Amino acid sequence: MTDSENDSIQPSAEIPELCQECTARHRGICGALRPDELTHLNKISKQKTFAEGLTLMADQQEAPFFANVLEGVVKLSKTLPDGRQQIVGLQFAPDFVGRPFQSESHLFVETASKVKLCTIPRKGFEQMLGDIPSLQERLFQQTLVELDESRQWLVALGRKTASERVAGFLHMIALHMPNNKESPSQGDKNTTSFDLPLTRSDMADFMGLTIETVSRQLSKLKKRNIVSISHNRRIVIHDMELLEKTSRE
Amino acid sequence: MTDSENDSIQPSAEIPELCQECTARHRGICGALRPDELTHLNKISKQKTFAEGLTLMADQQEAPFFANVLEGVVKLSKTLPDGRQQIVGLQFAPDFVGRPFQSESHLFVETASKVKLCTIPRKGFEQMLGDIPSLQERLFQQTLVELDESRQWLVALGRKTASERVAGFLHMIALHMPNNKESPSQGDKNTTSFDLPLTRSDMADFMGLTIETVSRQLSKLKKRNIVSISHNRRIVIHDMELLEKTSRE
DNA sequence: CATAGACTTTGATCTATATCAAATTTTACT
DNA sequence: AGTAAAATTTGATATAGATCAAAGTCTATG
Repeated sequence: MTDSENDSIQPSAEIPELCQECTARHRGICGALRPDELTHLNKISKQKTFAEGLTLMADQQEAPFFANVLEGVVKLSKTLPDGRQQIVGLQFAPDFVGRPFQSESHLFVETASKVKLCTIPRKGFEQMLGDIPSLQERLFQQTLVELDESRQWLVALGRKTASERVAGFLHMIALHMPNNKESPSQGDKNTTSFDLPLTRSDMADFMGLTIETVSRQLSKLKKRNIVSISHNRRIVIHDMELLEKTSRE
Repeated sequence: MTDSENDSIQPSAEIPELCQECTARHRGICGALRPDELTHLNKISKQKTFAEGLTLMADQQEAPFFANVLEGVVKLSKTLPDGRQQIVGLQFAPDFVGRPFQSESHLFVETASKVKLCTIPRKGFEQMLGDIPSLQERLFQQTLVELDESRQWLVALGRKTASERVAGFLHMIALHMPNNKESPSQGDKNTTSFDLPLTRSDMADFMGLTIETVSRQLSKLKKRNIVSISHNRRIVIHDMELLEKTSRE
């Protein structure tokens, strides 16, 4: 075998065209499928693009589809009767959206940014889930990771200060966004830049803070020269290590 | 079929004796097993009792076993470098303890009270998980419920007041503890009583508060005649509805 | 059953973050 | 480009819950 260095070098005629370059192809649930299974999934699924600020599934409503996130950020949130809101999860490519074994969503699923999804009709997917153990195992594993992440964030909300939460949030986003790592030559220190996919209001709802507190903490990070921000959304992190350290205490 | 009214009326000679009356037999993962599979699980598993305050699995350590909780409460917690602690989950019978597909635990698993477990060696269980799709599906479903619960608690930590958290905590515990529902005749209003399985310190670590704040909130609930407390641990809830309402806002 | 040590409650104060209120920047629309 | 609306930042003040400090309870042990 001489192809071990790169398995994407061979064009797989068996694999649907759309899937060839897909974010979910290897790291997402599709990575658990054989070519014929992938072909079937591809037949019943459909790529769709959604604008920012749309509701994909509403609390207490029948969720119409499952999906893979291909681009952008999806937010999962809960609302209290008096209007207080908490974002309980953020999903990036190639995460899976939707809850198997339960048709009613108990949260709001909304687009935090412009989002591209590969949507899969409920029925067809549940069928596949029952037929293909490796698919179920993959989804199970992704759910375990989501549980880990949720618990990690529980620590932030229960025990971390605003400063730690904001630093941790930026660090987490930096790891998930299309990677603009600057070349180490031009200043090293682990510089990274990206566009924030969330408004200050969403950030506050994720971190259990107010927008004013989020803003003040961002200003502090700017003063400490850890980040630069332009046009509200454009972030340059000058020192990922320091940022990460700030998120730890 | 005339046995639909009660399926526990027939003594199943095929089912291990220990499992006959087990809490995990139907609602826990064992409910997903055929008699022969249950017999096998029974052969490799072992009931053990643990005192309060013991560490079952430590952060970064290889977890030696999986287990079903049969009695008592297990707490899952995370600790920050400076000692701040957050309990990220509580497990009651018949919950499953342990994380498949990952040998190192990334949290502390400790007994919050005296606990009885049905422990299952790592290797043997992973084998079964691979062989029995219905077992994996059951565990997947339980994981989804844990994720729902974790997200629910995220809302409490991010957006609820101390008063709401404490009321919600008591309500949740009431639903999980061996049920001493008082007869409606003797005063109605949904009276319930139970022994708190956690110290004030654990309660604080679960709710993201200090012990003083927990104590003050309990005192307020006493003054409002919603609960009575004796000997620190013995709780009588006089009005479950009001308690639940207090937890919502 | 008396006493020490561990919990828990209560009180006094402090502080991080919320709230209320402008000012400023950014975006979008004519 | 010029302006209105929206989003964000900054400032002043209020407050829920933390922290520090006793004073009570409870439990366990001799």
